[in-house]
Amino acid sequence: MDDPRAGPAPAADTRGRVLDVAEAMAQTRGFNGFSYADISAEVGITKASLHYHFRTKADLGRSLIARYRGAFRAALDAITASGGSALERLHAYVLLYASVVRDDRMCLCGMFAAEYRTLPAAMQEEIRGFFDENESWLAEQLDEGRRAGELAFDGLPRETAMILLGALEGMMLVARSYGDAARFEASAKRLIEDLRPG
Amino acid sequence: MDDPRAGPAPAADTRGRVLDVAEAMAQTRGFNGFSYADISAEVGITKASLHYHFRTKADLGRSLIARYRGAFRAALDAITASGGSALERLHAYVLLYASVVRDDRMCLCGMFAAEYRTLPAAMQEEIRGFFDENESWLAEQLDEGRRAGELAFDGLPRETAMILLGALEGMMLVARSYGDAARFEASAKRLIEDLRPG
DNA sequence: GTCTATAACGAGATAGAC
DNA sequence: GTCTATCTCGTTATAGAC
Repeated sequence: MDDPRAGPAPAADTRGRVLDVAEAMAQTRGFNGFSYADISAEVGITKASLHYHFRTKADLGRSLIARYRGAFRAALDAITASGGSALERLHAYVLLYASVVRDDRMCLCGMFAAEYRTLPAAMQEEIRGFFDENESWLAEQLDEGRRAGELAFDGLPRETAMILLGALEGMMLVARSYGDAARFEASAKRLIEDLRPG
Repeated sequence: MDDPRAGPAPAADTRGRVLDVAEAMAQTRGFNGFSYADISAEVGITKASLHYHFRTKADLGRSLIARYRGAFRAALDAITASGGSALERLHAYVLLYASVVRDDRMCLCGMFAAEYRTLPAAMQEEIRGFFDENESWLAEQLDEGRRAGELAFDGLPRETAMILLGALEGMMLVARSYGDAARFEASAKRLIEDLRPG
């Protein structure tokens, strides 16, 4: 039985458990907001052992984004394959974000985007890649939906995709300050519904 | 001749210069992304002297937000007093954000919202206050605009205000990863134009 | 693969002279 | 107000034993 959420199942191996713990901390406190000591305490191995699995913190950071992108890609593929309408697919996309907010987290790459200037180049590249992929996927759904007469919006699909991605990231960011997941869900739902024709 | 931008004029006194430098660093690298040593190097006084002006970094953080809120409030008042239409006022509001992105910065409070969980309670309160104020102002403009038949949207003004604020913060966040101010400006302009009836 | 021990550095903060 | 000097602690990272 597969876990229905977007994220990976809790890992049994040490490396995986480290990534799980680091990911939670990164999404909550940012990349500069946690240390090897923090992970060490939670996972139950020493700081030195962590360096065996991830030689530097930058390595850990890259692995974090790579895994996150992979999980997100899988989730997008699952939505695309589900056979729903474009509107339904967009709502499913929003649910991905909603589950993150409900977990009291921020999107990993949205969080890293704030710290962008302090991060190693390799991480910066991965972050842009995440945004690119999301925009492309969104643009595709928007394009199909408009052709089918199911959605209405002006201009290029990519332009509206950029607005949607930015809006979802920002609404997460602000909602988290209020610890209010319902606030995010209501706003996000309306954001998508506003794409209906008429 | 007043500076036409939203921010304060470059300060002549030491305390003001420290705030200027710290603000730029906070908006670029985040509150956890700069140190007293960084400010010291740029302002040209020692770390110890900085502690004379701001006893702790948390103090500096609170002063930073307080000043930012004050400047923003003044900018909003200026827009409200300018006598433009609701649509024009919303476009003027977007220009406030655009000038920040052009400076290669993130909204101070948007940045702090990402680091929210790592910040002292006094700063957290100020951040929520900033968002509240912005939403209230936006809701007011939206309400007036709709009553005048100049704007069209469903539901309560406050709901759309929340979406607008979140969208602008998030679009800044993402655009900054691309170092692309034009991208932000185009998306933000469309966001407002989509509020036109029809 | 995990440990102990430690290096090397930067952080925020304070004491006290000028 | 600003300085020098110093403290204490937390940070990433390494060496080498088990």
